[in-house]
Amino acid sequence: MSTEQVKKKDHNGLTEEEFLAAYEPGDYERPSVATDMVIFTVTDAEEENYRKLARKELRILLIKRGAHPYLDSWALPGGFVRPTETTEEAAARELREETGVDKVYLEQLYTFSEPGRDPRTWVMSCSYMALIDGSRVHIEAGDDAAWAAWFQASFCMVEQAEQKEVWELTLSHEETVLRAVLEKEKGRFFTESKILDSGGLAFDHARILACGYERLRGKLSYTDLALHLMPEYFTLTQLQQVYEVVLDREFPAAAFRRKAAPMVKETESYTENEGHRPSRLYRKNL
Amino acid sequence: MSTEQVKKKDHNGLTEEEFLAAYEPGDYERPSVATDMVIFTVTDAEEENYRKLARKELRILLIKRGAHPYLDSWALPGGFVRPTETTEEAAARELREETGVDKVYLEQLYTFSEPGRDPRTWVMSCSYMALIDGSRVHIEAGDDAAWAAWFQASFCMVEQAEQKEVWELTLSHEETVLRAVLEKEKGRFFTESKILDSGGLAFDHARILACGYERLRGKLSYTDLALHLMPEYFTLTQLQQVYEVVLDREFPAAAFRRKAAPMVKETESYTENEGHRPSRLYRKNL
DNA sequence: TAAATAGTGTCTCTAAGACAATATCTC
DNA sequence: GAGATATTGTCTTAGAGACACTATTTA
Repeated sequence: MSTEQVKKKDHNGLTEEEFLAAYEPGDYERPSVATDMVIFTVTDAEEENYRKLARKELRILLIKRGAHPYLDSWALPGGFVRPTETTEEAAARELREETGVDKVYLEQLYTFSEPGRDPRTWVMSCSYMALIDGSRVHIEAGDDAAWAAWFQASFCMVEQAEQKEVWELTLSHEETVLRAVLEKEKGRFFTESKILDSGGLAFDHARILACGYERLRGKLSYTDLALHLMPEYFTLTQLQQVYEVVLDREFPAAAFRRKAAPMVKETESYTENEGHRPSRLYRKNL
Repeated sequence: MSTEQVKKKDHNGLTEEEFLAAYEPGDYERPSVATDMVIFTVTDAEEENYRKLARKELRILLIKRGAHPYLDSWALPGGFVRPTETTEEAAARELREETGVDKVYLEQLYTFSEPGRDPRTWVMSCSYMALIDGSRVHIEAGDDAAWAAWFQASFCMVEQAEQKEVWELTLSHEETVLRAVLEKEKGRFFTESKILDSGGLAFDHARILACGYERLRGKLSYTDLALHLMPEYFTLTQLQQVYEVVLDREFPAAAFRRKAAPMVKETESYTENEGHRPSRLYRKNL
């Protein structure tokens, strides 16, 4: 505000300075605001069939709740936002606390505000998507997280009618399999989806997950986003595998390489001892 | 939550039901949450040069503030969210109050949460973009809006360095011209931009406007979004003009028609008395 | 008939997908 | 050499832009 503004007087004859000095927050209700995070990473599947390439798996971090509500359910990592930080800073802080990693790609997804989405009280969730490269994945025990685990994720349409689609989100970790089902109006987004079956996920986290998945898939095709899932050095085939596991479809190698060329920098290093022809290593060209 | 969940006891020996019955909202601070809206419409420029086609103008609704802070500055329409509604419902309600229109395209943009963005107290803004077709534009006097006006908008890059861009947002209505300047890191989004000059806009509304403009432009090319700016019946040239005024560039008519074909339905009506060959009217094919 | 826009046909160019051919490592 | 992946070249096809040509109305 300019100094000229500060001198102006309102209908009570107050300048802006006077108004602010006298300002009392009203007694209308305020929501709690939390951040919830969909943290994606891509890891190699175990499989060690001498000479075959490792398959890739898309994984999402979930936390087993140690308190009511949704005691013992799996939930997205998150926490409440403090008055001295932005929602993004809160997300970065939680991410650091929960995974120990820092300086990762973080993008705001959507703010969920359905009254009643938290049975305790009025809580909005400003959700974020984080992308971590598999080599940095180390879980640290969080404060109110009894357990944390990287669930392998898949997300696909299982039914398609005239004006609606039904999607299934499957998350699995060892013996645990969570299967959520969402209904989405045709042409709209998962931000407006309806949870048909939460699959055991806490709160409306199935929607948030779907929203993150949709954003990641949507942006992968026309941005550099996939690079944030890659380690420092990687082969073009590995990059292609990341695209394939996220988008759940295959790409012709020749065309993929042409498209990927501008987003990477060639190095003079090659993979070694792979049981087949070595592959050139590339770096991100961000 | 399943019945099985409800029976589980936490470390205090409480079931979920007991926990919720005893729940007391903590005394940590909560933010106020407002919605602010970037309402776009496209109108004809006055100009009545017998037989020439009307130029199109992109317009955004601004409200002149009648109270501190930012008394007499122009601001986006908006208001506080109530505990019984979603942020989207709040936006729809404000939109109805401010413009009298209902059932318009509404899309959440971004939640701005910079501490200090509102000098009064801790206020987050969950921003929305609304698209209204020009034929529905009628302004009703809002409650705390001294004035409301549709400002003609333009938004363009004025400087481009290695890692940053400077953009200028110009809003004009009759004698009033607001010129905001924003700095954007290369490859990032206007959600993270820095306001170099607010141009007289209240709060961080220049950022919100930039964010809305960016979203509209981004989505226009690969979605049906433009249709929400069109009246019931329109010509393909009018649709093309909407694309051109939003994206600030021209399209070759032949290619545009090929691309637009799948999103419209042909009718048997034509324009009349235009001083040149009549044009077929189309309807939205949503 | 002049002014102006409406609408279409076609050529070129680019980028994506298909597909085949060749290269190069380890066991 | 067999098995496996790496990498490139080229053909085809779809879509965007360029551009020219025709159509149709009103003052």
